[in-house]
Parts: sequence; C-alpha cells; structure tokens
Amino acid sequence: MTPMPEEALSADEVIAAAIVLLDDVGLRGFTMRALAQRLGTYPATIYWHVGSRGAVLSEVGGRVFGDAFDKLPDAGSTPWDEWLVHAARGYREAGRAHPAVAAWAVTHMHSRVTTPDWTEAILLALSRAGFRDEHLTAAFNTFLGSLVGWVGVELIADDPELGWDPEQMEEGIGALSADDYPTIVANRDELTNRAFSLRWRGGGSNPLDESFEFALSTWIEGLRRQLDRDA
Amino acid sequence: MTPMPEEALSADEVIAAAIVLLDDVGLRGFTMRALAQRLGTYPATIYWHVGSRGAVLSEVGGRVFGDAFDKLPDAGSTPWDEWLVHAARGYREAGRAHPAVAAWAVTHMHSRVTTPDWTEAILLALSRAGFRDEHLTAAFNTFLGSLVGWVGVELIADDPELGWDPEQMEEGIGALSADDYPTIVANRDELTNRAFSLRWRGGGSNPLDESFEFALSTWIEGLRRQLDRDA
DNA sequence: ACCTGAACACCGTTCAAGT
DNA sequence: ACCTGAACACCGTTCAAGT
Repeated sequence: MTPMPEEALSADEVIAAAIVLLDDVGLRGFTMRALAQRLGTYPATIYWHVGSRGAVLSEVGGRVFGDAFDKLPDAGSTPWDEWLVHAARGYREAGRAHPAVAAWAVTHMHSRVTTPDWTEAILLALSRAGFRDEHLTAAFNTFLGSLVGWVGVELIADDPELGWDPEQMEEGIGALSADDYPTIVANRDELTNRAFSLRWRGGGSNPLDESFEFALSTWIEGLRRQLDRDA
Repeated sequence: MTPMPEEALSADEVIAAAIVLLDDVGLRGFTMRALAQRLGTYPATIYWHVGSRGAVLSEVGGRVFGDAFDKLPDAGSTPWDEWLVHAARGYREAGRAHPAVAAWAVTHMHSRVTTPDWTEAILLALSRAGFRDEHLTAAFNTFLGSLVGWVGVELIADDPELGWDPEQMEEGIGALSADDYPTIVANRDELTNRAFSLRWRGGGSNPLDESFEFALSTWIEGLRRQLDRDA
C-alpha cells in the first residue's frame, strides 16, 4: 500500500492520495498538512512535486474526469444524441464517486479540469448534430454548463456545518402554511428530500436518479428543438 | 454611511456589510475578521448577531436572491413559460451583481438560500404547465438545477490564484493540434473566451449572454417536449 | 443585551538548510 | 533532485470578562 520508503515520491502518488483524502474528509478537511501526513512527508514536499492546493485540486479534477472520458464511446461514430447521454452519465458517475471533486469543479471549470478531450468530443458531437459557429458555442455551453452545474448542485455535501440542520429543515418545511405555499404543501411528501431546496441530504447519500435522467432528456430534446428552429 | 457609533449593531447591518465585502474581495477574502473590521467591531460580535461564517453566507444568499424574487411577476397569473424566463433572468442578474454569492449558492442550495418563495413559485409555474407528482419534482429539479448550476459555472471568479493563468491558457489553446482536436481548432476564434473550459475570464467581466439565452430556451423547449410526451 | 480582547487550534505557503 | 523543519502571516471559533 504505502510506497517503499526509499523511493522518491512522485506527482502521481500525490494526486492519488489527494483523491482518497478528498473522498474521506471532503473539501473542507482537504488540507496540505493532512495530505502530507498521509504521504508520510511534509507540506513543502507537495509544493515541490505538484504545487499549491489549487494546483493539486486541478490535477485531481483532470485525473478523475479524464479517466471518465476514457470510458466513453467514440464521439465521431456514435449518434450525437446517444453520445451526449453517455457523456453526461459518465460525468455524473465520476462525480458521484468523488463528490468533493465534482463540487470543486463547478466553480473551477477550466481546461485543466474539463480537458481538451472532453471539449473536443462534445463539440464534435454537437457539430455532427448540425450546430455551427455561434450556435455551436451556445449549444456547447448549454450542455456543459447544465451538466456540470446540475451535478454540482446535486452533490452538495450533507455537512451540518455548512448550514444543513436536518431537524431544523424538516421542521421548517413542515411549518409552511398551505395558504402561502399551496403547491409545496400539496406535494410535500413527494418533494421532501427529493427536490433541490427541500432536501437536507446531499446527492452523495441521496442520489436523484430520476430527476437526472429527466434533466438529461430535457437538455437533449431542447437541443433538438433548437436545430429544428434554425433549419 | 457608517452607523451611529452609539447605536447597537443589527443583524441586517451585518448582512449588508457582508454583501459589500463579498463584492469587493470575493469568497476567498471574505473573512470574519475583515467583516468585523469593516463594521468597526470584533469577530465575536458577528457571532453574537448572526452566527458562523456559513450562517452569514446563508443570510446573504437569502437576501440577494430574496430581493431578486420580489421583482418577479406573479407566477399564478403569468403564462408558465414566460414566468420561467423572467425567473431565470432575475436569478442570473442577481448573481451577476454579486458573483461570489452565486458561486457559493451552487454548493449550498438549501431552503435558506433558495427560499420557499422561489420554490413555491417555480412549482406553481410548472404545475400550471401540467407537470404532476414525480414529473413535477423532476421538472423542478431540472429547471432549478440547470439554472443555478449554469449561472454558477458562468460566474467563476477570474482569480489567477485559482488556476487561471491567462498566458498559459491562451498558449495551451493555441498549441492544440488540428490532428487531435480538429473541431476546437476549426472554431478556435469563435470559442476562445466564449466557451466554458476555453476561457480564462470569468462571467463577471465576460458575460456569456447569448449562451445563457440559448440555454434558457433549450431548457424551456425541452420541458415543453416532456409535456407532449406524457400527454 | 451587547461587545471587548485574548486565546486555541488550526490553515496555506515560503524558505533556508540539509542529503 | 528531493526533502526537512521551522517560520510567517493568516484563519474560524470560543470564552471569560466587561458594560
């Protein structure tokens, strides 16, 4: 398990340990000191091999979503809508396996995290669908932003420190009056812990599979409609 | 500007100062000490009036998006699709006015931030559109997750500390080969700083208006198609 | 009720020094 | 080239004490 103590540490080992640490303690507990300790070394060693905390997280994101990309079918030979479904599910599965990474990725989506491979493949799929020029850009941003954003929202950590007091939330939802909030009250059982903003368990322990599949087909049907409109 | 030194501080004043501080220094620079200093008091005073840093941010989110909600038309008398357009633009405008708050909201979307008012109104609009029971939940999550997530992705801070090295990114995009990344290269000028993952300027200074409107109509057309399918 | 001032237990990051 | 050990300049939060 632990690397041979005689061997020099490698950047790859740092990234791998960072992923495990993030899974164990979340974004908040992910400190350079904790990471160094797990590797049996000192914080400055991390800086030497990878760089700052942000650099480590970027590399982690690249690794996690890069691996997910490698499992996808070929965007050039799969029907575009089918490929987008595979891509979205693949992104979400990678996120679900490492929720802290997915949460971080929402607010740090640049080319080191969403790699050129992802970018090219999504653009290729949308291009094969028929999107061109500024419509290609818009369709790309629509798909990627909706996907990365939605999954980030779903995978909120259920960390009471961050403002989720389960009892208080349940009580708050229960106290909403039918006069002021008729639609919520009429659907309370259905919505509780299933609707964003009416749940107190994050997507890690409480995945919203049905909603995700619904959202995914909404995005793709919507994109299809945009093609019809331009044609 | 500054409150009378004789007057006791109020929670409202703390929230108001917090919003200004967040606008000035971003999420990273938003510390309890800095907030206390701006109010001419001590960190413990913040704790007495509002609570922890997370509590302050929750209240800030509630205020920012609560004010945005108050400007929306009535969800019960506006056509559902039209109302969703207003709601989405209102949310995004509030986010653009306070990007740090929007970025925080993505990973902290619970009932104190996305208030019951928002939840009720969106549910009402979707209910009037024809969504029922589990389809109502799914449509709600689709709309809110896509919206909050997309805007959060758009409004990434352009903070070089966080991994955006402009020169390095521009160089990286320029170095992509046409063999490996034909679609990116063919559309490079169109995509650079306009496509998520190929930009190095966040949505605060570089808004992606066209893509947002495209995304919004994609979501709504997609939802319409879901209704057709069930009917 | 409201605030002060200090303290506790941490952080990320840098750097001189070692091997 | 790779790592140690310590230091710097911060954090969020708590708490006894004041008024």
